[in-house]
Amino acid sequence: MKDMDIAEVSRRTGVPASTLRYYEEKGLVASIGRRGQRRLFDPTVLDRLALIALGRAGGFALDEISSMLTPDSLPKMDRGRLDAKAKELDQIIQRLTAIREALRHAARCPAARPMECPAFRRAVRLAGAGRFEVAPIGPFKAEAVSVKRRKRRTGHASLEQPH
Amino acid sequence: MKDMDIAEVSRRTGVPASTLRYYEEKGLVASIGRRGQRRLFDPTVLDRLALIALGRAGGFALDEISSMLTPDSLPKMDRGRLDAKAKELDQIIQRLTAIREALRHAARCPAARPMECPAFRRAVRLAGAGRFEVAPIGPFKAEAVSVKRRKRRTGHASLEQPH
DNA sequence: GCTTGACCTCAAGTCGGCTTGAACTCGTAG
DNA sequence: CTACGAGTTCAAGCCGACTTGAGGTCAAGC
Repeated sequence: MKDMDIAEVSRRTGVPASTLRYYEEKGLVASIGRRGQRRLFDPTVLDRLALIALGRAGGFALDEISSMLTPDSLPKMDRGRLDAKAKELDQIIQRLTAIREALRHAARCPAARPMECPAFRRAVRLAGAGRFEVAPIGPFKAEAVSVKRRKRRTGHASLEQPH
Repeated sequence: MKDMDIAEVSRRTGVPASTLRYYEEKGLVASIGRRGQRRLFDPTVLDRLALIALGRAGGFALDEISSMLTPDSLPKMDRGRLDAKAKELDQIIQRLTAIREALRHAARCPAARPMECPAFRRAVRLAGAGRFEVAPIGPFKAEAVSVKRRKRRTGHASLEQPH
Protein backbone atom coordinates (compact mmCIF):
# COMPACT_ATOMS: atom_id res chain seq x y z
CA MET A 1 0.00 0.00 0.00
CA LYS A 2 1.42 3.35 -1.03
CA ASP A 3 0.55 6.88 -0.09
CA MET A 4 -3.01 7.59 0.77
CA ASP A 5 -5.05 10.67 0.16
CA ILE A 6 -7.01 12.30 2.89
CA ALA A 7 -10.20 10.55 1.94
CA GLU A 8 -8.64 7.17 2.28
CA VAL A 9 -7.15 7.95 5.65
CA SER A 10 -10.51 9.20 6.73
CA ARG A 11 -12.25 6.13 5.43
CA ARG A 12 -9.82 3.77 7.08
CA THR A 13 -9.81 5.48 10.44
CA GLY A 14 -13.15 7.13 10.73
CA VAL A 15 -11.46 10.42 11.44
CA PRO A 16 -13.07 13.17 9.37
CA ALA A 17 -10.94 14.97 6.83
CA SER A 18 -11.51 18.23 8.64
CA THR A 19 -10.07 16.70 11.77
CA LEU A 20 -7.09 15.38 9.89
CA ARG A 21 -6.34 18.82 8.57
CA TYR A 22 -6.77 20.19 12.05
CA TYR A 23 -4.40 17.59 13.46
CA GLU A 24 -1.87 18.41 10.83
CA GLU A 25 -2.12 22.06 11.65
CA LYS A 26 -1.51 21.21 15.28
CA GLY A 27 1.43 19.08 14.36
CA LEU A 28 -0.12 15.85 15.53
CA VAL A 29 0.17 14.20 12.18
CA ALA A 30 2.19 15.05 9.13
CA SER A 31 1.36 14.58 5.51
CA ILE A 32 4.28 13.23 3.62
CA GLY A 33 3.89 15.60 0.72
CA ARG A 34 1.39 16.80 -1.78
CA ARG A 35 0.15 15.74 -5.14
CA GLY A 36 -0.80 19.04 -6.58
CA GLN A 37 -2.50 20.71 -3.67
CA ARG A 38 -3.69 17.49 -2.14
CA ARG A 39 -2.14 15.96 0.91
CA LEU A 40 -0.57 12.56 0.72
CA PHE A 41 -0.22 10.44 3.80
CA ASP A 42 2.09 7.63 4.57
CA PRO A 43 0.32 4.52 5.86
CA THR A 44 2.07 4.90 9.20
CA VAL A 45 -0.28 7.75 9.84
CA LEU A 46 -2.82 5.08 10.68
CA ASP A 47 -0.76 3.89 13.60
CA ARG A 48 -0.26 7.41 14.68
CA LEU A 49 -3.95 8.13 14.58
CA ALA A 50 -4.57 5.01 16.60
CA LEU A 51 -2.14 6.28 19.18
CA ILE A 52 -3.85 9.63 19.19
CA ALA A 53 -7.18 7.94 19.62
CA LEU A 54 -5.71 6.03 22.51
CA GLY A 55 -4.66 9.24 24.15
CA ARG A 56 -7.97 10.93 23.50
CA ALA A 57 -9.81 7.95 24.90
CA GLY A 58 -7.62 8.30 27.96
CA GLY A 59 -8.74 11.87 28.29
CA PHE A 60 -5.48 13.47 27.33
CA ALA A 61 -5.50 16.83 25.65
CA LEU A 62 -4.15 17.07 22.14
CA ASP A 63 -1.23 19.15 23.29
CA GLU A 64 -0.39 16.59 25.83
CA ILE A 65 -0.62 13.82 23.33
CA SER A 66 1.69 15.58 20.96
CA SER A 67 4.13 16.00 23.80
CA MET A 68 3.97 12.27 24.28
CA LEU A 69 4.77 11.28 20.73
CA THR A 70 7.93 11.64 18.72
CA PRO A 71 7.60 12.50 15.05
CA ASP A 72 8.00 8.83 14.34
CA SER A 73 5.12 7.82 16.55
CA LEU A 74 6.98 6.49 19.51
CA PRO A 75 5.82 7.36 22.92
CA LYS A 76 8.68 9.56 23.91
CA MET A 77 7.97 9.84 27.57
CA ASP A 78 10.29 8.41 30.11
CA ARG A 79 9.18 5.70 32.41
CA GLY A 80 8.52 8.06 35.23
CA ARG A 81 6.23 10.23 33.25
CA LEU A 82 4.35 7.29 31.85
CA ASP A 83 3.96 5.86 35.29
CA ALA A 84 2.73 9.18 36.54
CA LYS A 85 0.14 9.21 33.80
CA ALA A 86 -0.89 5.72 34.70
CA LYS A 87 -1.30 6.83 38.26
CA GLU A 88 -3.45 9.75 37.27
CA LEU A 89 -5.70 7.45 35.37
CA ASP A 90 -5.76 5.15 38.29
CA GLN A 91 -7.12 7.83 40.54
CA ILE A 92 -9.72 8.77 38.01
CA ILE A 93 -10.70 5.17 37.71
CA GLN A 94 -11.10 4.89 41.43
CA ARG A 95 -13.26 7.93 41.52
CA LEU A 96 -15.42 6.73 38.71
CA THR A 97 -15.72 3.38 40.36
CA ALA A 98 -16.95 5.06 43.51
CA ILE A 99 -19.51 6.95 41.51
CA ARG A 100 -20.63 3.86 39.73
CA GLU A 101 -21.15 2.23 43.09
CA ALA A 102 -23.09 5.23 44.28
CA LEU A 103 -25.35 4.96 41.28
CA ARG A 104 -25.82 1.26 41.71
CA HIS A 105 -26.53 1.90 45.31
CA ALA A 106 -29.03 4.61 44.56
CA ALA A 107 -30.79 2.22 42.27
CA ARG A 108 -31.27 -0.27 45.05
CA CYS A 109 -31.15 1.45 48.39
CA PRO A 110 -34.59 2.04 49.80
CA ALA A 111 -33.62 5.07 51.88
CA ALA A 112 -35.84 7.94 50.85
CA ARG A 113 -33.07 10.47 50.83
CA PRO A 114 -29.78 9.13 49.64
CA MET A 115 -27.83 11.53 51.78
CA GLU A 116 -29.20 9.79 54.81
CA CYS A 117 -27.59 6.62 53.71
CA PRO A 118 -24.07 6.24 55.01
CA ALA A 119 -22.95 4.25 52.00
CA PHE A 120 -24.13 6.90 49.65
CA ARG A 121 -22.53 9.64 51.65
CA ARG A 122 -19.31 7.77 51.62
CA ALA A 123 -19.50 7.55 47.88
CA VAL A 124 -20.19 11.24 47.61
CA ARG A 125 -17.21 11.99 49.72
CA LEU A 126 -15.01 9.63 47.83
CA ALA A 127 -16.22 10.65 44.47
CA GLY A 128 -16.24 14.34 44.48
CA ALA A 129 -16.18 15.98 47.75
CA GLY A 130 -12.99 15.46 49.65
CA ARG A 131 -10.83 15.62 46.62
CA PHE A 132 -12.74 18.32 44.90
CA GLU A 133 -10.17 20.98 45.43
CA VAL A 134 -7.33 18.71 44.65
CA ALA A 135 -8.89 17.12 41.64
CA PRO A 136 -11.32 19.17 39.65
CA ILE A 137 -12.19 16.37 37.33
CA GLY A 138 -12.75 17.90 34.00
CA PRO A 139 -15.71 17.59 31.76
CA PHE A 140 -15.83 14.25 30.20
CA LYS A 141 -18.99 12.96 28.79
CA ALA A 142 -20.59 10.13 30.59
CA GLU A 143 -22.97 9.81 27.70
CA ALA A 144 -19.94 8.87 25.72
CA VAL A 145 -20.85 5.25 25.74
CA SER A 146 -24.40 5.59 24.70
CA VAL A 147 -24.70 4.89 21.04
CA LYS A 148 -24.78 8.45 19.88
CA ARG A 149 -22.58 8.10 16.87
CA ARG A 150 -21.68 11.51 15.74
CA LYS A 151 -23.30 12.47 12.53
CA ARG A 152 -21.96 9.65 10.41
CA ARG A 153 -18.56 9.98 9.01
CA THR A 154 -17.86 9.44 5.39
CA GLY A 155 -16.74 5.86 5.64
CA HIS A 156 -17.37 2.80 7.64
CA ALA A 157 -14.43 3.35 9.91
CA SER A 158 -13.52 1.80 13.20
CA LEU A 159 -9.85 2.62 13.28
CA GLU A 160 -8.93 -0.94 12.68
CA GLN A 161 -5.34 -1.37 11.74
CA PRO A 162 -4.12 -2.81 8.48
CA HIS A 163 -2.97 -6.40 8.19
CA MET B 1 -27.80 26.86 61.43
CA LYS B 2 -30.13 29.13 59.54
CA ASP B 3 -30.05 30.59 56.09
CA MET B 4 -26.69 31.21 54.56
CA ASP B 5 -25.61 33.92 52.22
CA ILE B 6 -23.79 33.15 49.04
CA ALA B 7 -20.39 33.74 50.58
CA GLU B 8 -20.98 31.20 53.27
CA VAL B 9 -22.18 28.59 50.85
CA SER B 10 -19.13 29.27 48.79
CA ARG B 11 -16.86 29.04 51.77
CA ARG B 12 -18.39 25.81 52.97
CA THR B 13 -18.39 24.09 49.61
CA GLY B 14 -15.54 25.62 47.73
CA VAL B 15 -17.90 26.43 44.90
CA PRO B 16 -17.33 30.00 43.73
CA ALA B 17 -20.16 32.46 44.07
CA SER B 18 -20.21 32.97 40.32
CA THR B 19 -20.79 29.28 39.89
CA LEU B 20 -23.56 29.29 42.44
CA ARG B 21 -25.32 32.07 40.57
CA TYR B 22 -24.79 30.17 37.38
CA TYR B 23 -26.22 27.02 38.91
CA GLU B 24 -29.20 28.93 40.15
CA GLU B 25 -29.77 30.37 36.72
CA LYS B 26 -29.68 26.86 35.31
CA GLY B 27 -32.09 25.65 37.93
CA LEU B 28 -29.65 23.33 39.60
CA VAL B 29 -29.93 25.00 42.95
CA ALA B 30 -32.50 27.39 44.35
CA SER B 31 -32.03 30.21 46.77
CA ILE B 32 -34.75 30.19 49.35
CA GLY B 33 -35.36 33.92 49.16
CA ARG B 34 -33.60 37.21 49.39
CA ARG B 35 -32.59 39.58 52.07
CA GLY B 36 -32.67 42.80 50.21
CA GLN B 37 -31.15 41.88 46.92
CA ARG B 38 -28.96 39.17 48.36
CA ARG B 39 -29.65 35.52 47.97
CA LEU B 40 -30.29 33.36 50.97
CA PHE B 41 -29.69 29.66 50.85
CA ASP B 42 -31.11 26.91 52.92
CA PRO B 43 -28.47 24.61 54.40
CA THR B 44 -29.83 21.73 52.31
CA VAL B 45 -28.18 23.40 49.38
CA LEU B 46 -24.96 21.89 50.68
CA ASP B 47 -26.27 18.40 50.14
CA ARG B 48 -27.49 19.38 46.78
CA LEU B 49 -24.14 20.77 45.80
CA ALA B 50 -22.50 17.60 46.99
CA LEU B 51 -24.82 15.65 44.75
CA ILE B 52 -24.02 17.94 41.88
CA ALA B 53 -20.32 17.50 42.55
CA LEU B 54 -20.88 13.78 42.51
CA GLY B 55 -22.49 14.00 39.14
CA ARG B 56 -19.83 16.31 37.76
CA ALA B 57 -17.13 14.02 39.05
CA GLY B 58 -18.91 11.24 37.22
CA GLY B 59 -18.68 13.24 34.06
CA PHE B 60 -22.35 14.05 33.76
CA ALA B 61 -23.41 17.25 32.09
CA LEU B 62 -25.22 19.80 34.17
CA ASP B 63 -28.39 19.31 32.20
CA GLU B 64 -28.21 15.66 32.83
CA ILE B 65 -27.63 16.18 36.51
CA SER B 66 -30.59 18.44 36.80
CA SER B 67 -32.67 15.82 35.08
CA MET B 68 -31.52 13.40 37.73
CA LEU B 69 -32.52 15.47 40.74
CA THR B 70 -35.89 16.46 42.05
CA PRO B 71 -36.28 19.92 43.51
CA ASP B 72 -35.83 18.34 46.91
CA SER B 73 -32.53 16.77 46.03
CA LEU B 74 -33.58 13.20 45.57
CA PRO B 75 -32.23 11.30 42.68
CA LYS B 76 -35.39 11.05 40.69
CA MET B 77 -34.34 8.47 38.21
CA ASP B 78 -35.87 5.11 38.11
CA ARG B 79 -33.84 2.08 38.76
CA GLY B 80 -33.41 1.32 35.12
CA ARG B 81 -32.01 4.67 34.30
CA LEU B 82 -29.62 4.60 37.23
CA ASP B 83 -28.48 1.16 36.25
CA ALA B 84 -27.96 2.34 32.72
CA LYS B 85 -25.82 5.17 34.00
CA ALA B 86 -23.84 2.78 36.12
CA LYS B 87 -23.29 0.67 33.06
CA GLU B 88 -22.07 3.64 31.07
CA LEU B 89 -19.57 4.41 33.74
CA ASP B 90 -18.58 0.82 33.81
CA GLN B 91 -17.66 0.88 30.17
CA ILE B 92 -15.70 4.05 30.61
CA ILE B 93 -13.90 2.51 33.52
CA GLN B 94 -12.99 -0.50 31.45
CA ARG B 95 -11.65 1.68 28.72
CA LEU B 96 -9.63 3.78 31.08
CA THR B 97 -8.32 0.66 32.70
CA ALA B 98 -7.15 -0.58 29.35
CA ILE B 99 -5.40 2.68 28.72
CA ARG B 100 -3.79 2.66 32.09
CA GLU B 101 -2.47 -0.78 31.31
CA ALA B 102 -1.20 0.43 27.99
CA LEU B 103 0.66 3.22 29.71
CA ARG B 104 2.08 0.94 32.32
CA HIS B 105 3.08 -1.39 29.59
CA ALA B 106 4.70 1.34 27.57
CA ALA B 107 6.69 2.26 30.62
CA ARG B 108 8.13 -1.21 30.88
CA CYS B 109 7.99 -2.92 27.54
CA PRO B 110 11.34 -2.83 25.82
CA ALA B 111 9.94 -3.03 22.30
CA ALA B 112 11.22 -0.02 20.40
CA ARG B 113 7.92 0.67 18.71
CA PRO B 114 4.93 0.02 20.85
CA MET B 115 2.77 -0.81 17.91
CA GLU B 116 4.92 -3.83 17.32
CA CYS B 117 4.00 -5.14 20.72
CA PRO B 118 0.87 -7.26 20.68
CA ALA B 119 -0.10 -6.25 24.18
CA PHE B 120 0.08 -2.61 23.34
CA ARG B 121 -1.87 -3.08 20.17
CA ARG B 122 -4.52 -4.91 22.06
CA ALA B 123 -4.78 -1.99 24.43
CA VAL B 124 -5.05 0.44 21.58
CA ARG B 125 -7.82 -1.55 20.07
CA LEU B 126 -9.60 -1.90 23.35
CA ALA B 127 -9.11 1.64 24.38
CA GLY B 128 -9.98 3.66 21.41
CA ALA B 129 -10.14 1.88 18.23
CA GLY B 130 -12.86 -0.67 18.05
CA ARG B 131 -15.29 1.41 19.96
CA PHE B 132 -14.30 4.68 18.47
CA GLU B 133 -17.40 5.08 16.45
CA VAL B 134 -19.66 3.85 19.14
CA ALA B 135 -18.11 5.77 21.95
CA PRO B 136 -16.49 9.05 21.15
CA ILE B 137 -15.27 9.55 24.67
CA GLY B 138 -15.41 13.20 25.37
CA PRO B 139 -12.64 15.40 26.56
CA PHE B 140 -11.99 14.81 30.16
CA LYS B 141 -8.85 16.00 31.70
CA ALA B 142 -6.45 13.35 32.65
CA GLU B 143 -4.44 16.03 34.36
CA ALA B 144 -7.39 16.34 36.67
CA VAL B 145 -5.66 14.51 39.43
CA SER B 146 -2.47 16.42 39.37
CA VAL B 147 -2.52 19.04 42.03
CA LYS B 148 -3.39 21.95 39.87
CA ARG B 149 -5.87 23.58 42.10
CA ARG B 150 -7.72 26.08 40.09
CA LYS B 151 -6.86 29.60 41.03
CA ARG B 152 -7.78 29.44 44.67
CA ARG B 153 -11.33 29.83 45.64
CA THR B 154 -12.36 32.23 48.34
CA GLY B 155 -12.50 29.77 51.18
CA HIS B 156 -10.80 26.69 52.36
CA ALA B 157 -13.41 24.45 50.86
CA SER B 158 -13.50 20.73 50.37
CA LEU B 159 -17.21 20.20 50.13
CA GLU B 160 -17.30 18.53 53.47
CA GLN B 161 -20.74 18.10 54.80
CA PRO B 162 -22.03 19.69 57.97
CA HIS B 163 -22.39 17.80 61.24
C1' DG C 1 -14.11 23.00 -23.40
C1' DC C 2 -16.99 22.63 -19.60
C1' DT C 3 -18.92 20.58 -15.67
C1' DT C 4 -18.36 17.92 -11.64
C1' DG C 5 -16.68 16.56 -7.43
C1' DA C 6 -12.98 16.05 -4.38
C1' DC C 7 -9.83 18.52 -2.44
C1' DC C 8 -7.84 23.08 -0.76
C1' DT C 9 -7.52 27.62 2.60
C1' DC C 10 -8.94 30.70 6.00
C1' DA C 11 -12.12 32.71 9.07
C1' DA C 12 -15.74 32.12 11.93
C1' DG C 13 -19.01 29.42 14.56
C1' DT C 14 -20.40 25.84 18.22
C1' DC C 15 -20.81 23.80 22.77
C1' DG C 16 -20.37 23.37 27.85
C1' DG C 17 -19.17 25.32 31.96
C1' DC C 18 -17.83 28.76 33.85
C1' DT C 19 -15.23 33.42 34.66
C1' DT C 20 -14.67 38.25 34.12
C1' DG C 21 -15.80 43.01 33.81
C1' DA C 22 -18.48 47.04 34.05
C1' DA C 23 -21.86 49.30 36.31
C1' DC C 24 -25.07 49.36 40.08
C1' DT C 25 -27.29 48.79 45.03
C1' DC C 26 -27.09 48.04 49.80
C1' DG C 27 -26.20 48.10 54.88
C1' DT C 28 -23.00 49.37 58.05
C1' DA C 29 -18.97 51.69 60.22
C1' DG C 30 -16.48 55.78 60.91
C1' DC D 1 -22.71 61.98 55.29
C1' DT D 2 -19.88 59.13 52.87
C1' DA D 3 -17.06 55.57 51.85
C1' DC D 4 -16.47 50.67 51.79
C1' DG D 5 -17.12 46.00 50.90
C1' DA D 6 -20.00 42.53 49.53
C1' DG D 7 -23.49 41.56 47.16
C1' DT D 8 -26.26 42.16 42.50
C1' DT D 9 -27.24 42.08 36.99
C1' DC D 10 -26.10 41.42 32.33
C1' DA D 11 -23.19 40.78 28.53
C1' DA D 12 -19.16 39.17 26.88
C1' DG D 13 -15.07 36.33 26.98
C1' DC D 14 -12.37 31.87 27.35
C1' DC D 15 -10.86 27.08 26.40
C1' DG D 16 -10.50 22.88 23.69
C1' DA D 17 -11.62 20.29 19.88
C1' DC D 18 -13.56 20.50 16.21
C1' DT D 19 -17.08 21.78 12.37
C1' DT D 20 -18.93 24.74 8.96
C1' DG D 21 -19.09 27.88 5.19
C1' DA D 22 -17.53 30.70 1.52
C1' DG D 23 -14.81 30.80 -2.16
C1' DG D 24 -10.81 28.80 -4.94
C1' DT D 25 -8.15 24.99 -7.61
C1' DC D 26 -7.63 21.05 -10.27
C1' DA D 27 -7.89 16.34 -12.83
C1' DA D 28 -11.04 13.58 -15.08
C1' DG D 29 -15.06 12.43 -17.81
C1' DC D 30 -18.56 13.71 -21.21
